[in-house]
Amino acid sequence: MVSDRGLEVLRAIVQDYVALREPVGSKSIVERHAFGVSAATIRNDMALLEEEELIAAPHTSSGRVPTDKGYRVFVDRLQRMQPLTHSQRIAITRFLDEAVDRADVLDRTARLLSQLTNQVALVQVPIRRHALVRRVELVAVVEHRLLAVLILDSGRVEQRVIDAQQRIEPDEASALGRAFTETIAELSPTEAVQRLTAAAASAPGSLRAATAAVAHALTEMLQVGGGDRIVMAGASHLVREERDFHGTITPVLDAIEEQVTLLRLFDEMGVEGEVATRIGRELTGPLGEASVIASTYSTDGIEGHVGVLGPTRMDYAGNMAAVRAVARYLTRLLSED
Amino acid sequence: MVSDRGLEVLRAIVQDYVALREPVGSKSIVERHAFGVSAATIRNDMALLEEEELIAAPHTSSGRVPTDKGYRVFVDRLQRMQPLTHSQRIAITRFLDEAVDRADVLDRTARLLSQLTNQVALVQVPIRRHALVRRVELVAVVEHRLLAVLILDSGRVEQRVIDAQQRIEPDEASALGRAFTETIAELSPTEAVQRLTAAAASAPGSLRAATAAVAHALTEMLQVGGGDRIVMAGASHLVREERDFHGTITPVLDAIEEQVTLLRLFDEMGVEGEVATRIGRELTGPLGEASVIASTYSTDGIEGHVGVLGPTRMDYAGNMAAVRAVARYLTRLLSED
DNA sequence: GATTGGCAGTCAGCGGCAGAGAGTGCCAGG
DNA sequence: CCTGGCACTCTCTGCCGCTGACTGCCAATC
Repeated sequence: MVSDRGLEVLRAIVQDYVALREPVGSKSIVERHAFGVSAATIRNDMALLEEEELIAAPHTSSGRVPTDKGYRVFVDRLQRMQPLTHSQRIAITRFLDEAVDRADVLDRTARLLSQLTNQVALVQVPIRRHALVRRVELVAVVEHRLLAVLILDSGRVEQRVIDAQQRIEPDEASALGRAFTETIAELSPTEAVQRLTAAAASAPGSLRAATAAVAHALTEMLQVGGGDRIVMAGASHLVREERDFHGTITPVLDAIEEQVTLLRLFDEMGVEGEVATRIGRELTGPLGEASVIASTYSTDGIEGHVGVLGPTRMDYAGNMAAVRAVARYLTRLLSED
Repeated sequence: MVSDRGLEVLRAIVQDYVALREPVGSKSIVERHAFGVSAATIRNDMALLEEEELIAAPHTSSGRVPTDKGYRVFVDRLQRMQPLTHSQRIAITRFLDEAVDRADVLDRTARLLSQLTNQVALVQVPIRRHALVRRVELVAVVEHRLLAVLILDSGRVEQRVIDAQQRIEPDEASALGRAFTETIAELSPTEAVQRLTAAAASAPGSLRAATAAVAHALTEMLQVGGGDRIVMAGASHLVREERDFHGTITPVLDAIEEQVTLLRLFDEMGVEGEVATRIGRELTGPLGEASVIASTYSTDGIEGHVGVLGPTRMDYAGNMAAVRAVARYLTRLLSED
């Protein structure tokens, strides 16, 4: 069984390895930490830690490195999440308060978080799933073209230019828009789609083609539009830490370019407390050599994720604090705005 | 003066160096290309090429590598732009035809181009500069909140949630929207901004606060919204070719994360013919070790750029053809759609 | 005059080797 | 339970010399 001091040794190993990126040996531990025992004693503790698979030796005879399991114990039981420094807090408020709209806020959040942690930052741009239709606007653009704008009561706005198949006057366009609004306002997307198919069939003669085209477009906008996006920043940090990955980092880079992968990742993490971590192999697939720290923020009752991704060898205490602080501030900013 | 054969030697050096990523020597040239002369002759030609600074030797005695200037001569005078293969053309149409809307088209374009060229692909999402205001819509969301939607006749739609400072009924909101529409419809952004400041001052008593808030928001939306975006794909290719960069690629990665940098880059390139190239030091700043190939596409009279970025050691013939083909197809797709 | 073969010189890359340094495991004694 | 000591292992570094791949130059040749 691993003793209390054994755990302290584990903490020392994690801290030193993260700081120095070199396997850490018993001698360097007694030098850098005040354990009050000799190197030989530390060695015994390390032997136990190795038995428990909390640390491992890259080569038969060199210092030890934390395993994924070791990091996990460190995160769960050994670290104190360090509050941010004053200047960091100021940086957060300064930087985010300058944003002009919601998209800009999330963009800035990503860049800020990546600067704060020196990792890749990920911010999910969420969309309320079950919003109701509020209004449809149709604007004649040129000739046969209509701009359709679909406004949901969540504040989400979908827009698309569609081919009306026939010439349409500006007045006709807005009238048609009002008609559609009456048909599907206050309905859920699913209900709205049903009404639309009916409406398309029973359209008045003169605008029959245009009505059908609009109904078709609105149907698509209601169905497709559900996709969340991910804003990313600081990919270069990953390259800077390339050495921390066993082979190449290209699979990791490929993975984080696929928005779907990241959305699934956030989804599966299921943040329970304030921050959640996934370390190394706890993540299946190409991210098996990486770690992710995530938290949630909310805006108008919609939840979104925010987090960072980096090598398993990262400053968990600092990064978790940064992610938590940013998520908190983001929630506050978005709800007061 | 460099002879005709000398230029052929340069072509051989560029081709072999791009293919094999190793400095190429006189002997390997006579082996891989049918010059019908001996290695010594090639050496003489190479000495001349070196005098002209078209090639250089990394070490006193190893093969030669093209300089930026050498690549430039190759691109301008020695290469035949290879038409794409049949399967590549099919890939383009297949992949782009599946897109559902304009944003999706540009997203897919980036990914496609990056696959086709094995480089980082960049697609500019352009915005018509001098569009006229078409309409303002205001929707009451909750309590004091208004959703403002600004529609321009270019089809561009800006949206923002604003704090109206006072309670507003749905009917009041749409009436206010109509009022604003009447005030600034058919105006250019600059004119509209002027009217807005006037309107805010002379607002009717009961909705004074809300009117001012909306005018303020609209002003910002008209002014700020002008920013184009860049869609990027395939950043991992850059890492894969890391060896081609002298030191680290992190400055390059940092640069391409800054949308502003890329927009300026596209701007300064001023594509005249169908495709433009900038090679190595022809690009100032952190991209001095990279090359960019760009072309333009157009949609509704607005021009946007599309291109790839990679190390100077790249397949110019193939990549230029790919960029050109994609730009052409994009123009066709966006104008018929 | 262009081309060629030959020859000497240069330099990167590689394998082998020895020594230094760091770290471990184990053991006997406090 | 802790400690100092010892033998052992393994990496890393620098060194050496060799090999191979070039170039540059020159005299001979077409």
